[in-house]
Amino acid sequence: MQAEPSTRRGDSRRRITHAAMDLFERQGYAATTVDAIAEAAGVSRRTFFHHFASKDAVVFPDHEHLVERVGAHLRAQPTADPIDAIGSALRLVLASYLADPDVALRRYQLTRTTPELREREIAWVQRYQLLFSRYLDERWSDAPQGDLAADVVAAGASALHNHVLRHWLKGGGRGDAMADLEAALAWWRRSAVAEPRGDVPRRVVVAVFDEDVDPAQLAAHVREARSALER
Amino acid sequence: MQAEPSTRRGDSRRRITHAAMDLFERQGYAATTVDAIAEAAGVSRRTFFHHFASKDAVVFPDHEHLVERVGAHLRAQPTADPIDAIGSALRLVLASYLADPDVALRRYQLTRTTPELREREIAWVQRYQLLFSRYLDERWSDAPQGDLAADVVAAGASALHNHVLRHWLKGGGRGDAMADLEAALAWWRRSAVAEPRGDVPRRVVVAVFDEDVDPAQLAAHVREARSALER
DNA sequence: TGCGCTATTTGCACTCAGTGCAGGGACATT
DNA sequence: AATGTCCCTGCACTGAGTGCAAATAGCGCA
Repeated sequence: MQAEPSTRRGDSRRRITHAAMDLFERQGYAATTVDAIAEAAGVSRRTFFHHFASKDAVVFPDHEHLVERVGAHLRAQPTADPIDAIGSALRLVLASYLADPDVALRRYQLTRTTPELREREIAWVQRYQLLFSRYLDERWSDAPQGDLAADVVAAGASALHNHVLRHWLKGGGRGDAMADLEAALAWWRRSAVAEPRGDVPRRVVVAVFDEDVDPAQLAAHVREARSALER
Repeated sequence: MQAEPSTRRGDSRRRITHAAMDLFERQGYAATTVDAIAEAAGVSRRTFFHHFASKDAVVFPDHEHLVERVGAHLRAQPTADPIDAIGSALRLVLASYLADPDVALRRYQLTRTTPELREREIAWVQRYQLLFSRYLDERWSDAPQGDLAADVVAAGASALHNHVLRHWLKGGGRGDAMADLEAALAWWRRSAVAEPRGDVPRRVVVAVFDEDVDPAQLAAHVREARSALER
């Protein structure tokens, strides 16, 4: 029973994902059986399981690929500033969502209402987080508490990305998510980021000047001292 | 077929968890059927599903309870310093693991080797993180970027706890995990914590004193200024 | 001791996800 | 036309999870 003989070559996978999303949205995830998906896609039940390992895998068809891309992206930056590298990885992930807003939004509606899918998505998030954590751990391997910092910062990065993404999804895909990400990253760098600093506390700077110091000169000194502090 | 009539009242649940863990460890999770667990526990298959919603739920029998306790713990601290409140919540969670090292270690071995259980555990972690996030969001509701900070800090807190716990578990339950947690929290406060500060940058303090100021008095001034800065 | 009341337990029948195996058909290459 | 290679299919099977109705055990109470 195939409506369209068409190119029955290779597009099974796409047909399955489309049919599945349609049925999930119309009837709900739990109420949709794999048999129903297969029939709607004009494909045998067994073929479904050739393309997807499980019923819920059909909702996240390209996450595996994206995880690999992110991993490669990080591996390509062995010397960059670690936080910058993470930031650019987050841009990569967000961009891949923004590239297909429809899919992202439909998937969001689905995961939002189906606990089972929600869990699956969280598992994916964990995969990204693990990439970040391992990357940072390697970069900070000689810093005191570097392994702890790697975990904490990686988790923060994931949360930051998901916060921006969720905000965008809640807004129905309107708004500039990438700009929001930039703002969030800027905030993060300023106040939330934890490069492992061991036991060095926040510094209090005491500067002593002549009482009648030239204000411009004073400013120059402060500027210089600050740039020295930054490194 | 019951070996021991004993008190067949109410201890079914305990018997099931014990039998399940035994079988999981001996044969592996996937190779153990619910029927086998039920039989080993001297209980019908249907009874298993009366006590546990799914096969994997038997591995995390008391997480639901702990989540509730943590939630109540946070709700009881509506005015404390938010980071302190989170810290004490983490202590609560860790303590509950440390209270039964055997169970914790066996579960760790299991989740470490069974992806399915791993996913389930991650879902639980997410539950705690959500509690933290909601708590912080409420506490920082009027701060700029407070919602973002809540998510990022909550994720960091979770990661911090899991880092300490995992370290302890990897060490076979030896070592003082609670002391490690304190150390990690101390580090966190110093270098990783992000109370939402909006656009306020790191402060550089310029203090001016008479050239011949009494060092003790200078120190007193610095102390005073610092404590003013802290709030 | 016997009588209900309630909560736990059980049996049965059923749906559906997921797997292993063996084969069938389309397509390209030679 | 023969051949090899994918992709797809049918079939039979295991095992998780559910709904329903009945059985049973403990317990308070007369």
